Amino acid sequence: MPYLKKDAPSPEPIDCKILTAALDLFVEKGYHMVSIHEVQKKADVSIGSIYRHFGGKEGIAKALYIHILNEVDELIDGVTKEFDSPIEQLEEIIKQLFEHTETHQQIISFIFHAKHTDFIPNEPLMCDALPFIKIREITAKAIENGSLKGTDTWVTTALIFGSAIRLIQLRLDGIIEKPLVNHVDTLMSSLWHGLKTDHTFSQTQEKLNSVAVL
Amino acid sequence: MPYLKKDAPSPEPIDCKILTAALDLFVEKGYHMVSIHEVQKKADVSIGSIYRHFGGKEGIAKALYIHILNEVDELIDGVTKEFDSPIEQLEEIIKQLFEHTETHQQIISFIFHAKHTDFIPNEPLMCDALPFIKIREITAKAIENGSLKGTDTWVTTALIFGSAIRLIQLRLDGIIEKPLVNHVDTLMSSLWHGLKTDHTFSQTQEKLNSVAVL
DNA sequence: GTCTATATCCAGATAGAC
DNA sequence: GTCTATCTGGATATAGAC
Repeated sequence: MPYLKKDAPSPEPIDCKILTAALDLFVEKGYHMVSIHEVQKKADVSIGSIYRHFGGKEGIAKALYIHILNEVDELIDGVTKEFDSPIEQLEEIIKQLFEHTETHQQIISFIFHAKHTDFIPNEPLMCDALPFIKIREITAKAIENGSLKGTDTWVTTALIFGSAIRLIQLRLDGIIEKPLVNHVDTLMSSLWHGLKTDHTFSQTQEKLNSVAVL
Repeated sequence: MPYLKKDAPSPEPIDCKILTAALDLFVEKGYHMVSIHEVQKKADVSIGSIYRHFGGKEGIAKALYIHILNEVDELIDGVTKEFDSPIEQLEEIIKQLFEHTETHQQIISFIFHAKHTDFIPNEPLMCDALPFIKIREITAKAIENGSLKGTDTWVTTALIFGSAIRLIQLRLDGIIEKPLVNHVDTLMSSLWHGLKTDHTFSQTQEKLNSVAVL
């Protein structure tokens, strides 16, 4: 998940400058507290350019939103290619999100700490966007193949990612002081303890050579 | 948790009218998309009155915020009086929040589905408000008396309420179709399965006459 | 395509009568 | 304490030169 394609050959660096500036400002002050002039100033371009490229403030937000969802999508795809079992995939996704919370704060903040419907109406809810559909499909597979309990994919996914996202938010707010990597084991152990089927769970436990639970 | 004190003898019904109208509009359109004139119109009072009582739009939001936090605080107090063990208290708080998601949608939405820092800056984060401090104190007690695993109160509380809040949000968005009461058992069972100490957990299981887990 | 200068609009806030 | 009429600032958006 490169940071706004800065690693890419960037055929159109102007868009990137504007999007980067906007992301910074939106995250810092909130979309509605940022004027288009501020973006213009920070990106060091003219108002005219912004309107030419994005058609206005909402256009910037929309482009940013789509762009960042693409980055997340790439993250998901990377993980699913690297790991085979749905459980491992879910775990790795959370781990990588935790890492990105440290290294790509702005992006994570924009995704998990903003209320998009407040400034991009008429856009489908974020949980209906491609990467999040893919996440639920992974959960569904885990339920199907009998490694996770549960019947409702939405609910099970909410149980897993609700905790993770809340931790991310607390970390972004500076309330959790250490990087979330320090808490990933606690999180995953309680999650799997509560959600894995007994069969799968005891398998994992054996693998870990841990003492039996009961 | 009476709905904006409508049950109370209401010595000053005007404030209530304004706050109720504002709550409706803020939840529906988002704070920044609501003009003070809309509130004025919906509450059927004059601009002057609003400025007299609240000093402006942000004043309304602040008053609403404080008012609603008070309601939540009363909910917490009610629960702690009714139940003795921290575990039961946490469970009951979640149950009541789920019920309120159906019966007091606006209030729950305002608390759990808005980004307050976007419109009430300089206010301490919501998780530092009294009712949420109390919730963490309950968690802390549960850890102390050995019924919950975990060392960090923030993290354990995030694990518990992260999932619950995510479910609430999905319900408010209409994505989860049935009232959350239908999912409360699933939630609590995975949570406690993952977070209760083995000792406490097996005790509960015995009480429930359920078959042994392993 | 990029820029500056300008137009338009409307939200937030105030003044002052009643 | 409540109201209406009014002011003002600033944000979005446009026009038109380069």
